[in-house]
Amino acid sequence: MSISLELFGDRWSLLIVRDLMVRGFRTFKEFLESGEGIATNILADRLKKLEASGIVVAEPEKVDRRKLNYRLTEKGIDLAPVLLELLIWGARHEKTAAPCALIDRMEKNREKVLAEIRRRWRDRDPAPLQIRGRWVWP
Amino acid sequence: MSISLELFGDRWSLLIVRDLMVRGFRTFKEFLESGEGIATNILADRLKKLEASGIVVAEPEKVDRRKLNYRLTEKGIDLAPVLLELLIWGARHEKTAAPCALIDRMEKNREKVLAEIRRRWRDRDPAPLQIRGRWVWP
DNA sequence: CAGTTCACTTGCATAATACAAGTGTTAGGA
DNA sequence: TCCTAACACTTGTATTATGCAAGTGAACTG
Repeated sequence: MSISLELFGDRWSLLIVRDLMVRGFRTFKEFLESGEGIATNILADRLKKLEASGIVVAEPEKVDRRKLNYRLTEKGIDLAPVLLELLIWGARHEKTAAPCALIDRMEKNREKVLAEIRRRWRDRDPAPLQIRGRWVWP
Repeated sequence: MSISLELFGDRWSLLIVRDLMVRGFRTFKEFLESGEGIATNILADRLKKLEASGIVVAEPEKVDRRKLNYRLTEKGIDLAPVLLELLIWGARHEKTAAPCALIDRMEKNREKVLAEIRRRWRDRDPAPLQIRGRWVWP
């Protein structure tokens, strides 16, 4: 577990993974403008490290070759349960923007939520994650 | 979730929580000698922050008043699912010391493992976590 | 009462992070 | 073609966090 923490043991790595996983972010610019306020050099560094550890891959976009698309690997999408538990914990114990009713449903439908996250990843569905018509991870 | 990461977004906080949760550590000295190599000032700082955020409480020991016993609060023990998922992820994707067969069983008996962790916490059982007679989180 | 244990602090060197500005490549429009 | 803008970064520098060694004070131990 300490090996894992050397990887995500910082404020940004897991946020980037979350944005890839549930918000459908793919480009450098999207991460930058996510509102969390990460600096450009730190973002570049974290993406590089996530790529080096096989959690993320970068592929240039066909149409606009300025753009790089970042995507989660299978190793990356396997972090979904960790993020889900972290979300549930945060919703229970910290003041959070997430509506409680939604969290309740996510907790009760853990497996369904995880299955939906994996389906979106397999299908490369770019839309942000929704559950019963509501946005998740606000 | 970003609030949570401001809390554990570092290499040490979750390791301390893990040592409290499954290894039965309680004193400053035990954390220091856990083999991970944390510095005294950092350990003191992390314990202070974990206490300030209500994840840990410190109570002086009755018998030997030099000693402080750190214990998880309910908020702290609720991190068990996060740690469990992190352990499972690490075992699957990173070379780890944990035997695969044990991890398999933990994955299949998720709820039982979590129930056992909570029972140990309620009963203040000081022994390291065991599952079917084997040590967990090696 | 001397020595040891325990839980820290303090001082200082090094590393990580934040902020601002700049660079190179690609795209789109006149 | 030339000009401007978008994109994905670098680079430089200030600030903050971390790591290491040594030290402190209170409490126990012989």
